[in-house]
This record gives sequence, structure tokens and C-alpha cells, in this order.
Amino acid sequence: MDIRSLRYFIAVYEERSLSAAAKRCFVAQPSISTTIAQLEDDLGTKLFLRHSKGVSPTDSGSQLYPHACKMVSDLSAMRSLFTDTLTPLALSISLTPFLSGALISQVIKTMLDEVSGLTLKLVDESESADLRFTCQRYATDEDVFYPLWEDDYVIAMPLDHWLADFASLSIKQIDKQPFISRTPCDILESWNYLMQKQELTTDVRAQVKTEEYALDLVAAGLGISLIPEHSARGRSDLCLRPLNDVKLKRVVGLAHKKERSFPAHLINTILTAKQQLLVNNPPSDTRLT
Amino acid sequence: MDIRSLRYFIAVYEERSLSAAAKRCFVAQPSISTTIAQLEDDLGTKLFLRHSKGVSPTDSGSQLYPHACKMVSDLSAMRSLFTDTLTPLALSISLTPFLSGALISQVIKTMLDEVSGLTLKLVDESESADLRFTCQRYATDEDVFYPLWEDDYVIAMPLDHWLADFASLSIKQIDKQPFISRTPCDILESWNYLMQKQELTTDVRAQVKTEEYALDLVAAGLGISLIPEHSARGRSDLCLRPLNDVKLKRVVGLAHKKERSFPAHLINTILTAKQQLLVNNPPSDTRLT
DNA sequence: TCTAGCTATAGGTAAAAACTAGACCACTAG
DNA sequence: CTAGTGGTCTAGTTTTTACCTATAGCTAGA
Repeated sequence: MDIRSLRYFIAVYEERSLSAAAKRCFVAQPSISTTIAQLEDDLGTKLFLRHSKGVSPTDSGSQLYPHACKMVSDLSAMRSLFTDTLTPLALSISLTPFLSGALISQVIKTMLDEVSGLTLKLVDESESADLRFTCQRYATDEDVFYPLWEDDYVIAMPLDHWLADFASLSIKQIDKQPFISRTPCDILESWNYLMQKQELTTDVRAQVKTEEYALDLVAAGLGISLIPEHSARGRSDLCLRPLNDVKLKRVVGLAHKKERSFPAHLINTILTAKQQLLVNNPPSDTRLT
Repeated sequence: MDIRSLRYFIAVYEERSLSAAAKRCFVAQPSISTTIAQLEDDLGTKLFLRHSKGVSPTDSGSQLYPHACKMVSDLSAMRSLFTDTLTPLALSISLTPFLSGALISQVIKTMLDEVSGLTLKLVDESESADLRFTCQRYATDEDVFYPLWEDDYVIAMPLDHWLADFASLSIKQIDKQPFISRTPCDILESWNYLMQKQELTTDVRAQVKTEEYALDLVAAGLGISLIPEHSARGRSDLCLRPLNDVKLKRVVGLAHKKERSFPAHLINTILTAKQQLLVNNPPSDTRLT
């Protein structure tokens, strides 16, 4: 029985759900599941009843909850015994849709680990937030933008497509191909401009809204499409090829209003997080399936 | 900062030594060393001053100590929220003969006080028991051994004996002396080995089975004898002298089979009992009657 | 009956904590 | 002065733990 278990327990208790608790703790759902099971085993009593809509606390669970809260808060009080003038920092962060969840959670995890006293709240893009995960293109003059990683855009096609024989493609080879168009797309304007400039066209077979749907249609053989490389990570039913004569990419990072100021160590942590991303997610040349 | 770190911290604080804390926590010394270093790093303050004889707590360390104790005890209280009431614990304890009854009863008292629901039954050494009061030498590889105290062996002689003029004795001075031999004796083998190695002999005048009888014969002037210091406690008709060139002692404690597991609370209590023994029975340099 | 959403389990990987061995330092005894 | 002792720290290795992905199994609602 350690503090980590109690933190997870509190999250589950308050969310009434293992999956929701997992999201809140920025870990995968099985981690929560096994940890709670261990805790129950350790205490010799069931803490939650599992059902198809989530979990509900047993009497034991409800009894444990206040103790667990006290324990966790005592511990963080102890931490701040010697760190003077620790100002608790509560920030809201918004997400631009269709960014890589895996990378974002790595960054958030680093920030929570490194900046003591920091609590984050994820809000919808429509609300105003202290920090925004977004593309550099969307950062305005009134923003400060910290780049974190780059998403390279590649052409996705079925495994048996004739273009798959090329290690990389020229934009000219895309001319008149059946194409799955996707909106919104961060680089759609650049793409259209490039195509028009070379008087190329595509044969748009479908218009979809999400990357997953676009990829499904590509896998089904309906056409080819242009997508950020990371979003096809883990799909073996597709073939990805980079473009060799134009480089399409978006720079993703954190933005905030210039007038908003943050503690220096928070900014340093963002820069640290960028380094860690490079280490953990080596600058993958587009995989040749 | 987790509970494990705090446990180690408490052990170090109370033992004033990383190595001693390591023994108490049943881990290797580097584990303690690195964990304390991490904790100091985490809290941003040094907790101990290292010097050649061990460590001493800084102000920060002393400040942290009560908080850490509370945290750890809260946690074990939480553990027993659900388990303790359900399991009354009935254990049998056996005694190796000729240990100090006074000390043993102190330990047993502590255990009964601290562990709620515990009942003890003292059985003969020949029977198998859950826990055994015994010497470290008699604990096997299949045992876990918790040391409780050390018995120093001293030379007992009549008050008017000529060796009483020395504050401490060399083993060479024992050569050819009238001697009361006692079997069984926990350190008889060591003693014989030491004597033979230096080609010394004793003039055995009597062979007895108990410490009391041996002491009576010594007081009567029949010879000198080798006994654990505690067993002559309270006798004013004898003179005790330590040996200064060899250190003969036995480590007495509680042993149990490795495969047998006990509630952590019980184990903690045994460790507490050891501390209390040290407080109540100060590490007496052999009394110079 | 099919699908969607949730939890549990299995298997593999990466990080944390443990151990061993040995360096270094201060003190003590000869 | 030198050897030995008792203590902490460092480096390298092994073991344990926590985590992730993938997937199975269950239940409720369409």
C-alpha cells in the first residue's frame, strides 16, 4: 500500500470509473485496474463494485476515501515543509482537435512531475485557456509559441496500391488520383496552393471529418489521402509514403497570450519536455511499410 | 516522495546510522544511501550530516521526523481499518533456556500492548512454535531473525579474588585458574577455541547445568566462571570483570521460519520493543561492583 | 442480435529499486 | 607511520515493479 495506490483510489472514487480515473491520472486503464485490485487484496476488502457503466464504491470504499484524501494532502503538505513560498499553480489547457494524444500526455506528465504545485484542467478549444496545445500556424501575433514537435504529412494508400512501389513520391504523381479529402486540415490551404500552382487536380471521392475515418476509407481502397504521419501509427493495413519534392508539415506546440506571464521554471519544463519527446520518440523517417 | 523513503528516513533518524538502518530495514546499505539522497533532493534540503561514525540529523531532519512518523503510523492504521478487527492473532512462542527472563517479559509485554487482538502461548523449546526466543547462532538459513539485545559474557569471581584488582582481564590471566564449567553454554565452542588457540587451560573444579548454581559455587570460592552479564544482575556477593582482548557475546532475539508471514504491525512492534529495551536497560558497560 | 462502453487479463518493455563489489575517508591501535 | 576497522558513496548488474498494447468478456441499450 503506497501513496500511488491511494492517488489512483481517490481518482476512481471521485470519477466512479476506472477509465475516467485513468485519463485523469494520465495513465492507461489497466494500470488503474491492477492497482485497485492490489489495494483491495492488500486491505482484504473490496472497495468498488464493478458494473457495465463503471464502478460504485462499497461501504469499505466510502470509509477509506476520507482517510486516503487526508493521507495524500498530508504528504503534499510535508513536501512543502521546506520549499518556501510554493504558490499553487492552477492552469487551464485547451487542445486543438486531432493532435497526437500520446505526445500530448507525455508533455503534460512531464509538466506535472517537474513543476511542484501545478494542477492542470483540460478544457474545450472553444473556451479561453491559459495554455493551448495548437499548431504554429494558429498562433497569432499576440501569442508566444513554444514548439514541441513536428508532424510530417505523408500520403496514405492501400498496401497493394501501385504508388507503393516508390519509396517516396513526387506531387506530380498525385495528379488525377482518387483522393479522400479531410476537413478541417491544418495544411489544407498550403496543399491546395501547391496543387493549383502546378495545375494538378485530385479526384475527390469522399469528404470526411476525422483522420480515423479517412484512413479507414483509404484502407478500403477508395482512394489515397494526406495525413499527419503519427495518426497512422500502429496501423498495418496502410502504406505511407513521403513526398520528395515538397515538405508538408505542421509544427505543434504550446501557445499562450503574450500578456500572460508564467514562472520561469514552468517555461523551462516545457523546453525540457521537448527534449524528452525527441529522446522517447526518435525522429522517425516515414516508415516504409 | 513515497512511504518507503519515509520508512527509511525514520530508521536512519532513530539509528543515527545508514548501515544500522539498512540492517533494521533488511536491505543493503546503498539502498538506504541513495533513497535518503533522493529524499533530500526532493525536499530541497539536507536531512543528515554524514561523518565517520554515522550520521546526525540536521534541523530539517529533526523537523521532518515527527511528520514522517505520523504519516507512517497513519498508513498502518489505515491498513488495519479493515483487517485488524477480523483477525485475532494467536501465536505460540518458545524459549531457549537460560535467557534473561526480565528482558523477555519486557518484550512480550510490549507485543501484547501494541498488537491488538494478540494472544501468546509460551511453549517448551522442544515443541514447534510460531516464534522462538533464541540466539542468533541458532537461527538457520530458513529463519528470519530479529535481534533484540546482546548478552556480554564476563568473568565472575568472589569479591576478594586477586583478579578483582584489574578493571578488565586478558584471557591469558585465566590460564590455569580454578574454573566452574557450565553446559549447555551458547558460546562454549568459541571459548574453547580461543583457549586452545593460545594454548591456555583451565582447572575445571565443577561441571554444572545452570547459571545460578555456577554463580553460587563462584561465590563460595570454588573458582571463577564465564557467564552472561545479565544473569548476575542483582547479586552483590560476586565480582564481574570483562575480558579486554576478546569479545564474547551472544545476540538474542526472535526467530521464525521464513515461510511463515506475520502482520507488518507485529514486526514493527518487535522493532519497537528493541528500542524500548535500549531505553529501559541502558547499554551497560560491565558494572564494576 | 449487434454495438458501444466498461473492466479484466496476458504478454512484453522500460523504469525503479535492489544487490555486489570496491573506492574513499576518518579514526584507532600497534 | 601503518594496518585495520567502521562508516558512506559510486558503478555496474540483476531483479522487481509499473506501465503499455492488445484483446477477451461482460452488460445494457438500440
